[in-house]
Amino acid sequence: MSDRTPMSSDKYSDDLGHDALLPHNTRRSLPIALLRAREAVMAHFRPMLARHDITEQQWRVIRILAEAGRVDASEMADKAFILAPSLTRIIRSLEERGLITKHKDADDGRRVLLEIAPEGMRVIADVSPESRAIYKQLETRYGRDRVEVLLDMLDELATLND
Amino acid sequence: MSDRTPMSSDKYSDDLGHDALLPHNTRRSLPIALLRAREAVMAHFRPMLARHDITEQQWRVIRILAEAGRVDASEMADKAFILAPSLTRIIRSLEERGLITKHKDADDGRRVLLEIAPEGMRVIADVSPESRAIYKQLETRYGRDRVEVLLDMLDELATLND
DNA sequence: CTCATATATTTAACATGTTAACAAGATTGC
DNA sequence: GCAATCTTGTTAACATGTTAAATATATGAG
Repeated sequence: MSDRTPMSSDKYSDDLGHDALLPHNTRRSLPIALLRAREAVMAHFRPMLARHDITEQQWRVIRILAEAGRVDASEMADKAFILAPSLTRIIRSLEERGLITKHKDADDGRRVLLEIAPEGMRVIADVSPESRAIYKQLETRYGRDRVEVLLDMLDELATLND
Repeated sequence: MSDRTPMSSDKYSDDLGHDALLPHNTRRSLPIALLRAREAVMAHFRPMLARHDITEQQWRVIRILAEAGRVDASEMADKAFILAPSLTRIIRSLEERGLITKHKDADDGRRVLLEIAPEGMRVIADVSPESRAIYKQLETRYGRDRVEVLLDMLDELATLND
């Protein structure tokens, strides 16, 4: 009787596992597995977004503005999971392209309020149906219930430190 | 009686789900969930890697060389999941720092063969025990069995297109 | 053998990630 | 009211991600 869990498969066994000087098997590491999974998912969306001439991050920003209305930069950084310096550049680019507008908060001069512009709404209307269709196809192929389970497991991993 | 799956929680319910013009709820999307989970995991490793003055990608490269011996650039790109242009820059940087060596393949002049240098082995010896310790702690906190389940689910997601 | 094609790597150009430092506007405590 | 401190956003500098194009070498058809 082995000490392996039922889910672990021998084809992934790590021959170097006994040598503490070497790292553990690259093929079964969470960081790379998460990266690969994310890349596989984004591969479905990226060509479509490229046809509409927006990046993944730009899409996240205008999509959140369409969902939530007016939000400040910090809130956007939280929701879109984009670091402040990146967000500064993305906001500049989106504003130059006329997809969003930017105002100073009257109550707090440090804050920058963001709002979607009509041109941005047009992009939302164009991209959203395609995006939903791609996501639904993905859900169907992977299994709708399993997507939910996976989302729960990922959320728990992301909030381990809270 | 609702049509929700048992795993989905009401706090994530999407009020915009009926409007096809709007994207679906940002909080339950796979791309962002994968990003958040990956960031949470890397947050455990990054400070340690920074103390040793290497990036996550540089660590992946020398770690694979320590595991696999001599590999060419394409194989490295596959294993480390790094795009060719990024890999070119990372190789240049690692070679300049003396952590790896680079040779032309005698049989195929296009190929670049990579090998870890003694200085690189020193980094492996320094970083590896710390990396393993961090990973083990993570496994313990999340649950060793659940990590295996998660890895299997992520692998399936990553190979949906094959 | 040679031309066309395919493969491996690099370069270029731009977007984003990452950390540190900075600037400007709020808050707090005295 | 004001100096110390905190918070928000920006800038800087460097590393990586992403796509397209260029370069060099191999391979295959004829």
